[in-house]
Amino acid sequence: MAKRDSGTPARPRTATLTDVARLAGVSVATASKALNGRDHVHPETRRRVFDAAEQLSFTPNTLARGLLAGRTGTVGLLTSDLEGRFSIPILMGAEDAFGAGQVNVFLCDARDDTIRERHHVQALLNRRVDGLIVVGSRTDPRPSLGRNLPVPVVYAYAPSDDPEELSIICDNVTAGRQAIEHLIATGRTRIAHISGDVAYAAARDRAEGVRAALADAGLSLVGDVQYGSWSEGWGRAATGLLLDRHPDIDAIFCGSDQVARGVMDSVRERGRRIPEDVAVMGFDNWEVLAADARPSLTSVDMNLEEVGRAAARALFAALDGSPRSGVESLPCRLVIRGSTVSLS
Amino acid sequence: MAKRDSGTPARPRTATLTDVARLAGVSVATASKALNGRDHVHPETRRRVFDAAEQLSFTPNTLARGLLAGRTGTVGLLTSDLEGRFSIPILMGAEDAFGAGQVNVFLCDARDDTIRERHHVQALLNRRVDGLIVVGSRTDPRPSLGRNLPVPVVYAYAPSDDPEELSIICDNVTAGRQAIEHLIATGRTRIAHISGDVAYAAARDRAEGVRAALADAGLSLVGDVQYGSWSEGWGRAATGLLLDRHPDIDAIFCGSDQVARGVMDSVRERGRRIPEDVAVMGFDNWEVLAADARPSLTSVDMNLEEVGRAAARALFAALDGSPRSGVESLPCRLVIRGSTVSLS
DNA sequence: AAACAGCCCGAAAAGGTTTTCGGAGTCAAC
DNA sequence: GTTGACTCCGAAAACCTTTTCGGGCTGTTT
Repeated sequence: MAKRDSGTPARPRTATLTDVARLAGVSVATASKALNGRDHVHPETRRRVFDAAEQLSFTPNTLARGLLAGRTGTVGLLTSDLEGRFSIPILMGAEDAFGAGQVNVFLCDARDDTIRERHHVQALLNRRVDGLIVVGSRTDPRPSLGRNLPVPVVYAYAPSDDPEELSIICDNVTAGRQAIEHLIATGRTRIAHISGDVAYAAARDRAEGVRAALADAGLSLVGDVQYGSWSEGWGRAATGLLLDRHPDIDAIFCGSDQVARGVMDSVRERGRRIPEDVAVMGFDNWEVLAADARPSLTSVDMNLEEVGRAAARALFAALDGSPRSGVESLPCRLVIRGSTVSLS
Repeated sequence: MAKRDSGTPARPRTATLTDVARLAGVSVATASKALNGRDHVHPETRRRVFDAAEQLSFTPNTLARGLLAGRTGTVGLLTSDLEGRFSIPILMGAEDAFGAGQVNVFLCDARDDTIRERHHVQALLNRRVDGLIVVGSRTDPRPSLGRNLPVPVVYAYAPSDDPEELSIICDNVTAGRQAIEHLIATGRTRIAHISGDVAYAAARDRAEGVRAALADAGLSLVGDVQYGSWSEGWGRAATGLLLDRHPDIDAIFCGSDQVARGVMDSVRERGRRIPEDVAVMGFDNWEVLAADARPSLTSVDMNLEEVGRAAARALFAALDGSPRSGVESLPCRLVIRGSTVSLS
């Protein structure tokens, strides 16, 4: 692969304000004022400056501007687990909310490693980010970055363990309640709950909502909460055990869509129809799994994009001098498909 | 939620080099030289400066440094489709390769919108990024950003339509070949191919490799390539048609793991055993789908993280004055599981 | 004619760092 | 005592933009 003899095309040096000023025949001060719409610039002069800027395709150096203003218009987005599918929508929501303004986002993945995280935080602070959003991989509280940072911080999805800081999370307890209320509304009374790893706060929180909703309706869970892993295989296994012991089950609420897919397979193999005999509900509303299931899977959507947007807005508010604190939880949303109600 | 009466804790002003110099009793010039390991600084002086820096927990302002050096140590990562699952691993690989150095990554999602993309590119250039990585959502060539940008650009996953630019992509043709060679190696001869949307270059490229490998082995495809959509539903539907017409099929290579899941369901429902009667192969090696299938699904992994890393390295090379050009394709990798060979 | 108001524009400083260049100081040699 | 070599340090410029402040100019009023 020889070097191209045409050579590297000379990269155009980007024009500076000085160049514009020279071309327009004014001082840099005037050029700056003209371009930024400041007062006391003659319309004719302003036009000349704009023409010059256009001609040189000038755009201001954000670094220099940030150095002077003390604000850079950048924020750091610190994730602990990028490949996990929860971070992404949050990240999209945040990027979206910022992108609408003039803010750009530094992305850092700490890989759930504290050392790496500290390293990244330091790097971000050196770059003088205006604020930080910390996205967790689980809903369990996570260690705070510390309260003495020079910029505001918002925690998303996973709350900080310091209650004086601001955290935006999903309301998993109410989500469990919503799911059960939906099942009850469709006439189910013998309801079981197959969840994931009990070590996850998300699993325990949802179970709490489940029990509360059942109690309110004068019902109780069929069997205990089946904790296991967040996998299809667990869903299949747990369903077998559960249906053997409680053949009269008419609804199963699952801790994730993966679990639900396993549950559906197992239910169908035992000759029960979904949703006529047994209703099945998932959690996460993971489109590829839920939409293409047979029948399509009713699920709970955590509105993660909204969590990201809310975190971004909260950071804006803090930057504007109205910091909030405490844990703010956002509601989840039911997505009803064919696995709980016959769609005809 | 009343404002806390403790008030916002005064954010510590970050120390500057001037502060360090003053505390150490030297000039800023000396302080800079001492901290950066330059020559001609007395060891004792250097120690004093380091002590002062430590005491003030000084870290240099990267903005100021970048303004001066002309290099900011930042790159822009432009994705067109963040929620699609292909961008993420690439992004992780790139972030990883950069993170090892001192480079930070600006993330921008253009949402497959040209206007938005131009906007983001401009914003990134204003921030004086040192380079750009453009990650596509499909393997089809995409419009170039233009060759007259002031910084080097590397395209990843989706190549640029300008062959003079550098693109790092996956070798989908060879991937199709690899898949078929594996099936043949396990003794299959009646092989079908159920793929996704024919509008995707990925689907057509893989089919090309499939045909080439079969031809080399003196075989030919059973039925035509079944193009459809990248969904489970299509996998189920296509399998039905195919098995009706060609009952002697002993292997099905699928265009994606989703399609493969549908295919597996359908094959099993027709009473055929996997892999004894029919081998099934997927594509993408999407863990959640492949690892938890019954049996676990043999698939092709596009090594997307490696694509990201390679793109990052290529950008480094370009920054160091050794730009490359043309399309460089990286090999895919077979991940063999239970759907093609009995694991006992 | 002098003073004054009002409008534009330019010089300069600021922001934090790095680098260049010259100067101050020490010591040895002639 | 003067020169020279050498070591260490500081002043200043550079990067690019924004903002403040003062000055020049025109036209009007006393």
